Amino acid sequence: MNATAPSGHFIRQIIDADRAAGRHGGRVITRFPPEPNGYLHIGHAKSICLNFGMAREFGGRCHLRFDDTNPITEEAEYVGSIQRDVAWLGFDWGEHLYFASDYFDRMYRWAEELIRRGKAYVCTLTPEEFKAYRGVPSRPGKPSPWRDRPAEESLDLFRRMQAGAFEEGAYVLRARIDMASPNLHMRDPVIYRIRKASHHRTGDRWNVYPMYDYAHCLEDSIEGVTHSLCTLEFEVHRPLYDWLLDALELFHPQQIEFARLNLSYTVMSKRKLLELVREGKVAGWDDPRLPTLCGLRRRGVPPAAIRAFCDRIGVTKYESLTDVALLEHCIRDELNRTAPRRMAVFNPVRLVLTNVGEDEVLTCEAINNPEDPEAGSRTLRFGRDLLIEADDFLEDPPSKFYRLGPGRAVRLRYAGVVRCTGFTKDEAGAVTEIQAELDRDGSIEADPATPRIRATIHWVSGRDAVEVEARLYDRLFTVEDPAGEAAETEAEAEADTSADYKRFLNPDSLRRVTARVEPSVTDLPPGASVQFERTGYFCADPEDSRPGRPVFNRTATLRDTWARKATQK
RNA sequence: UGCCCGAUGGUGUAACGGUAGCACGACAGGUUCUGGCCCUGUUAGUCUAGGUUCGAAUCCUAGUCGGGCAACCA
Repeated sequence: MNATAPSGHFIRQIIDADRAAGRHGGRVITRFPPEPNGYLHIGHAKSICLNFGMAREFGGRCHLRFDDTNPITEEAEYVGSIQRDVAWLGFDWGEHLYFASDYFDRMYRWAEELIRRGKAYVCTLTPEEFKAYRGVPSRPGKPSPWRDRPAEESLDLFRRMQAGAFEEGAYVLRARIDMASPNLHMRDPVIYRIRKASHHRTGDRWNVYPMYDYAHCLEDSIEGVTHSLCTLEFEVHRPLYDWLLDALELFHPQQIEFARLNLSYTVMSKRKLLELVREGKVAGWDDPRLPTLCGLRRRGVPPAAIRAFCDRIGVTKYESLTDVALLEHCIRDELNRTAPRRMAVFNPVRLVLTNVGEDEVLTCEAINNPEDPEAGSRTLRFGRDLLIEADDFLEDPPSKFYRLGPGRAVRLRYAGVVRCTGFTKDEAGAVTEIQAELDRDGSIEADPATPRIRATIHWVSGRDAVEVEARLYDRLFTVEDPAGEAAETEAEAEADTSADYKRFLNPDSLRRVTARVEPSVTDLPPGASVQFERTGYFCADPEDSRPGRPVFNRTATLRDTWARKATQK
């Protein structure tokens, strides 16, 4: 191990090497360049963490830049939501908030310069002809008859395109590169097209708009971006990125591609997410079952958990499918440290402490978070009538079941030991009430006749418990790779055109239940996380909670080795 | 079909020509007033075939498999 030994993922290594070589004076400037035409999801979080992370790590900066070059799909509404999500994730772009549309004037002038240099021309081919001339990957394309149009003529046409003299589609501006290139993107790609739509920022000022390939490298260059990180599908665009910057002799950032994130049991494509929302398969973009950042936020996933997750998945050029269990682990890990504990009973059965008086009020101290001494404790009231989880009592328990059963003893969390003395059932055979004695002086626990106490169960006071709504969320799909599986089933080459992934929607992805909670739970503000002991992490829904009446979203269950064992056989 | 990219336990990743390691998961045990957390252990991997080398996950060649590219989207 020496100081120059490579370490970390390949992008960090590249940046390290660049700095060591003194490129850009050791400066690191990155950017996160979303198109404002949809909501951010956890796949974007990977990119955000990478870009902002590299900048922070190397003492540079990261820009937030809206890539708003297509007025017909982009809306101002998304600009706000994207900023909110990036900030929520914990990143700060400072003053460096940019819009591609702010560079339209410069881009336009560079386009004219390209024409003057004989490196671009206005083409009059129809879209159909354009396709035919471009050819297929295995065979070279044919030059457009307009390829050698004099610069003066192209210049004039281009200016009239912008002046609004032509209909959409009548003309395009193309870079003059190589119609025989095996890379289709180099076969005289379109760099400007006519669009008579109103832009969310520039209004009706422009009639021509730059294409991604033309615009993006210029945006990066203008901002002095040193490392332009993007996903793998842009790999074939890189030669064009480089060509344009060289043709205009501009500052030349380096484009580096990495694999996008795929997560099991969900879908990540903008199109599919939109479809689920539009068709009402979920309640909206912020449905807690969605991998959108607003969905995860509403579900109660802490931003720190997402950052930890993004740290652990790594950065490579290999297209993988990350197990959602890793995300869940990061969520539990964070919430275990930070979420206060409370008790809630979801499927109640009455527990009567026969040796406690009708009006007697007992109290006990409950620790708010065993992982965080600072969190302190609270006082719990209880009496003769309690509610416990129906699952915690078995009429005829197997030996490995440590909870309550006839004659058995368990510990009530913080309240003491109880021994079951009897139970009653209804006509249907369901247990309706359990009788037990509270070990008020330690004699029951000391009694050699009492079976060893191995379990602690949670409870709420029958008299004090408050009913709240809880939403139990589970994975949205029943299969690991709904998109892939659907495509395979349909024998579809075009996975993205398949609607069949909806076949794998989990019908039980949301269950609404009523929970009985200890009174202090109603004080939790919207958005607050809590662990209901032995059950899971929940979050007071930011939208539907009312003062004193929180609604809880289940963020994640607790690991439950008993449940796993029980279902195993 | 042409070009480009990739391939390490079930999953995600590390190694940069010199002992294949970490995390998640699964399994077993310990601990515990949460069958949580924590701790210990087990499981299991270099796509194939050649080549270079004292030595290859790593370099080379070929193949296999997977992905990308043929919007006036980004």
